[in-house]
Amino acid sequence: MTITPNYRRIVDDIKQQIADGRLTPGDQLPTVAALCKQYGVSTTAVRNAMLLLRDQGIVEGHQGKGVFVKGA
Amino acid sequence: MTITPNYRRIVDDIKQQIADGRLTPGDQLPTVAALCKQYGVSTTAVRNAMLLLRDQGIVEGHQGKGVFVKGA
DNA sequence: CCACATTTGTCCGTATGTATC
DNA sequence: AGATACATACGGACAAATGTG
Repeated sequence: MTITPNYRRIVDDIKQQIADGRLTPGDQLPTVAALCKQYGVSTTAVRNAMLLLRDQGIVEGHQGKGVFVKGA
Repeated sequence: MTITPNYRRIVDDIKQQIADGRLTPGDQLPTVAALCKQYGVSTTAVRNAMLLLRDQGIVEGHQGKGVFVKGA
């Protein structure tokens, strides 16, 4: 069971980008469609990742605008 | 944001059942299919609820067995 | 104010893999 | 070998909010 699901890989990757400073509070993430292509996965995987990241208070999504890194 | 999505209603409801003592650590939750009928929603809503509850460490899912309330 | 495109949020159905019984 | 049940994944649909013209 050492396999890592796609949605968790995305979650971890975005968390890492924030930890590395490649993403800072207020930054906008790529659109869902862009992330699908970037990671080569379906909308569901990206959606699940966003669901967890939002639930953990790491990002904030706004309809019609995008997903943004939540400020501290 | 006065509306509450189905998956969050399920999350809150199960949390409430735990808080009320109607569900105690080790208890098995109804199957996904049963929860779908119980709440009148699709598998996706139930599965999203399980995704969040697992991520929050409230429940534990085991393939072939079921979903169980995690011990404190 | 209205129409339109963009983007996220939610939801539905289904298929496949894997673990348990 | 088969049934049960969760985990992951794919695809598509509609609503709501935003921005632009």
